[in-house]
Amino acid sequence: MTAKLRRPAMTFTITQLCREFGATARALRYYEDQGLLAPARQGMARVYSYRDRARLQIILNGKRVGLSLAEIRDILSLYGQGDGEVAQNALALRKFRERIVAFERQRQEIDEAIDELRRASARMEQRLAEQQGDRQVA
Amino acid sequence: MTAKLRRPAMTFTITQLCREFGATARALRYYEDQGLLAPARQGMARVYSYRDRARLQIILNGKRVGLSLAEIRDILSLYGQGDGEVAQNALALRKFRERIVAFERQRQEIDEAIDELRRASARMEQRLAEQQGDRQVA
DNA sequence: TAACTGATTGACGTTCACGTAAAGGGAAGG
DNA sequence: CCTTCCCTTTACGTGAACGTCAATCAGTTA
Repeated sequence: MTAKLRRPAMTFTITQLCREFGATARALRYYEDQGLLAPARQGMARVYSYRDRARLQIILNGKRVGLSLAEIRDILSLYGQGDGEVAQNALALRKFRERIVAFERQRQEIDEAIDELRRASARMEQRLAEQQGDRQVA
Repeated sequence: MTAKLRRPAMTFTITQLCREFGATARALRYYEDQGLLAPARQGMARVYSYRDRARLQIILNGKRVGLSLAEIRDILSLYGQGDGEVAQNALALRKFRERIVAFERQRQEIDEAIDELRRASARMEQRLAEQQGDRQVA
């Protein structure tokens, strides 16, 4: 019966979360505008629960690995809705794999660009050497 | 004395260059706005020389390896100004090397993100397996 | 009561490389 | 003369994720 006190029913203000996660208030409000967060209100002020805090954690993790806010929203929309956990995990897994594929392609492109830059640099050095030679001769 | 005819003094219209390089007219005009090109005019119409064509080639190559239009403009501003060739090549070499460093860092970040996604995916699979197990049991 | 602190909303600004109308000029051909 | 075609300019729109005011409100402190 006292199980509801197992966790302190603590809440967070926007600046607390910002400091904790190194984000800005503008960002959190933007996530809310985009439907990724929906904190309670006390009058006008936002009141973030542990649940909101967990969602924010997911958002920031998602961003770090290159997910767009829209993708993160899709995942979060399944967060903690009865048996939605399975669906959420499955969706997250799909998104992760898509991201891996996209990243690998991007990496491939970068590698090609680097190769090309290396070749171009080598040519440049060659020409510079020749041009310097011309100067000496001239 | 006929040396000036060594190359046919041919010129190009904007759509010719677009077709040849697979660009759009809007893009070429934008490069001009940004000071990367300055074709001659015949009345209102732009007339591109071989020189302009060569510049365009440099622009597109630069873009392909990740240079910004501003950086390309810097390089082009030294293009064929008396002994500017040396300076141009030296500048291009610097830009190339900067780009290589930036790309390598970007590649590093991508690798880290991929690693993290792989670990997260593994955890997800694990949990999904457990959740499926729960279902069987229940 | 006034100032200060922390929060809110709304709305425009930013970056980059163009895309996309809208409205028109000018020459060639029928 | 009219159409067709190529070309022009001006100017606003796009996308992502916020930054940056500006004006306002609510509660606490001096």
